Amino acid sequence: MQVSVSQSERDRRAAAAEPVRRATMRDVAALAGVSIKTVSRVINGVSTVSDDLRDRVTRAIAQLDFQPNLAASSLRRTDGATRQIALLLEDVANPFSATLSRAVENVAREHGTLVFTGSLDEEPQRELELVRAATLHRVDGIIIAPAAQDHGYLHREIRTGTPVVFVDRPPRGLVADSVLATNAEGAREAVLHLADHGHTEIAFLGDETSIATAGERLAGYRRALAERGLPERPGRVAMDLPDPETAARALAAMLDSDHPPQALFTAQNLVTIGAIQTLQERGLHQDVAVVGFDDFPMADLLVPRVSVVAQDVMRIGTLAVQRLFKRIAGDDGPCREERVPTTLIPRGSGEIPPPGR
Amino acid sequence: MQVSVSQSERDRRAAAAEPVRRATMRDVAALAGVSIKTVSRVINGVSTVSDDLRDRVTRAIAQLDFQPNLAASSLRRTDGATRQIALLLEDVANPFSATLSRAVENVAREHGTLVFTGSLDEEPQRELELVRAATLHRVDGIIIAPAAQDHGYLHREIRTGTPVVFVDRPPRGLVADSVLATNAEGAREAVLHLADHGHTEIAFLGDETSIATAGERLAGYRRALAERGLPERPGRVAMDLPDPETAARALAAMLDSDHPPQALFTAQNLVTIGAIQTLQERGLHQDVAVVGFDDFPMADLLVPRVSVVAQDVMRIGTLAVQRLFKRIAGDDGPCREERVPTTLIPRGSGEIPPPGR
DNA sequence: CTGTTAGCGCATTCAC
DNA sequence: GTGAATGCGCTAACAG
Repeated sequence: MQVSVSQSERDRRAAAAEPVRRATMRDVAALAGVSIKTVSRVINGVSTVSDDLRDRVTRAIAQLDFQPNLAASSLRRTDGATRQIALLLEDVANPFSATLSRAVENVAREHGTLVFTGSLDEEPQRELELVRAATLHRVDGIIIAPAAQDHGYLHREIRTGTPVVFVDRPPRGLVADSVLATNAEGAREAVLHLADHGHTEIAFLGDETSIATAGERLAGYRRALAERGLPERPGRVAMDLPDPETAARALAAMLDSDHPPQALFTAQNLVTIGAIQTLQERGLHQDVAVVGFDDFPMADLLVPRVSVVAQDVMRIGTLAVQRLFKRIAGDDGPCREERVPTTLIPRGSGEIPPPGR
Repeated sequence: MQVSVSQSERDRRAAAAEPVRRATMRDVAALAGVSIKTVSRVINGVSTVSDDLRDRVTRAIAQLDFQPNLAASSLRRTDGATRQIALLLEDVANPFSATLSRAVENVAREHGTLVFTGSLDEEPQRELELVRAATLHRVDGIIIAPAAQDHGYLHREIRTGTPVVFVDRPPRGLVADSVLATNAEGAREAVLHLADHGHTEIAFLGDETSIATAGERLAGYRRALAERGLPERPGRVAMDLPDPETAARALAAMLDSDHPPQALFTAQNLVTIGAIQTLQERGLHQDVAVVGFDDFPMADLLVPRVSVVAQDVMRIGTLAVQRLFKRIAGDDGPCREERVPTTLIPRGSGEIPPPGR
């Protein structure tokens, strides 16, 4: 008790004490008895400094605990690099975004660069705000999984020297680098997989129509049906399911219809989860086949284990940052769209046969 | 094809074009025919500007698409605020960290502040590097879920005006604000819950001993055993399980021992998952009771549904940022440790009775 | 090899 | 109300 109080008291005083002024290059120069420019040389690792001076400067830096002000440095520097990039995602809390974030951080770290992350929540307005905030901070580049429908406004940022790379979703109204999953191919593979297990009544459950990836996955679904000569029945496609609850209800409605599906392709993570909820509630989880797009933790602990078309999220993120850093380094080659292939992972739910087989 | 090529070509030229110089206040002042200071006043919303001049400046800003350089601004500004904070977490890709990140972002947004995120991976060295990077960028404050054992080195940062708030784990060798879960109480409640369902053979599976939260949870486990007059049998406590695989193996070893446990308290997310894997593999998931610390997505889709002691992660994050912004605003009151209560969520796995009841 | 001068983009005195 | 001069912390271009 005594100890605790005294610690608090000590701390209060420490906090109350006027913040100690940070040492500047001038302070270091004065202490080392050299010019400020020599300090700058030592810090930036310029070799043309005598061992003696370098030594004095190094000691002064240590003694004053001098930490160069990066913002001031980049203000003066010719390239103007701030060593910070922005990463704008759907929602940093969802696993897909969080994994992308980690991939970007890993590469940024090698470049001595910090990463700003921000969530767009599918709100175009939020995208504009965050891009603006990023440019006010003069980030060296932006990676974005966009929410907006038109990205023409980014042309200006790119022209003023802030490269932009798109992840997960392609740019619209703008030519820019992008790294995307093979959405149509992955969806096609999933649906063919279900068809090859004998299913003819395969439903599609997907998220917001406005999202480009959702459209690509729907196209893949349709192509697979066509390839197998299966008709697309009315009411078999449910779109605009933003969360598990909506998805669960949409599936419930389908199951209550005259021709309930025997198999599901769920085109997005949360949709998959919602669908599984409904199947479990109705005791149908061993009867209705499911393949989901995008893997998720726990998928192989559920009963049945959930078959998915997995995206290589780390690879998508890594390719995107690498591309961004190439642009930052001055690469002005033509813009590229890179596609990262998906992988079908059969675990059980996708291999459930149709009734009567 | 033709179109695609021509688009690429157009873009290549756009990118190759020398980056357009960004407009500065001087440009705006010249175009508006006022002094640079008047522009500054308009931008900072100082009221003592005539309507006429304000109008001319506003138009010039729009015409030139002027975006003030925040870094330059904060360099000169008295308070030196950069409107960026750092958030250092265990791993931005794990759900706990990702949720914290989102909570911090939400509040930071209200303060017009951007958030740097970084992953420490339980490496003290990485913590030092990231804190240093943050101070080089002169962030306004730091929120940290620390990996290091001693945080005395942060005293210097705090004294030079960079407030630090700890989340999830308390500071050591330093007095600082912190926001933590009620780890011991939560663990105690979980173990009492198992005991009250008739269990006497309750095992503890936890992560790295070096992590303070792990110790608190172990203490809660022991207190609960003591309260119910249950002995702590040797071999019933497994610590230092950093990932699901290690946890799975540790549980397997316990189950193979002479006196296998009837119930498990798994003190961390990944440990819970590993334990469930082993139980499923052995077909024991309906026989061995499990309560996990920290909720996870899918917990209520597993069979049996997983009972947990849930942390209010959003609340922990929100309290931490709010505290940080108070410090940034100049609050120099004594440091506080806030504890956020946990909630026991019975879902099934924790209510499995012991054999023979 | 080293130091001096200038100025990045902006906010702060303090005049007018 | 408005503007001129000064400098935040640092690097660039020169000179020596």
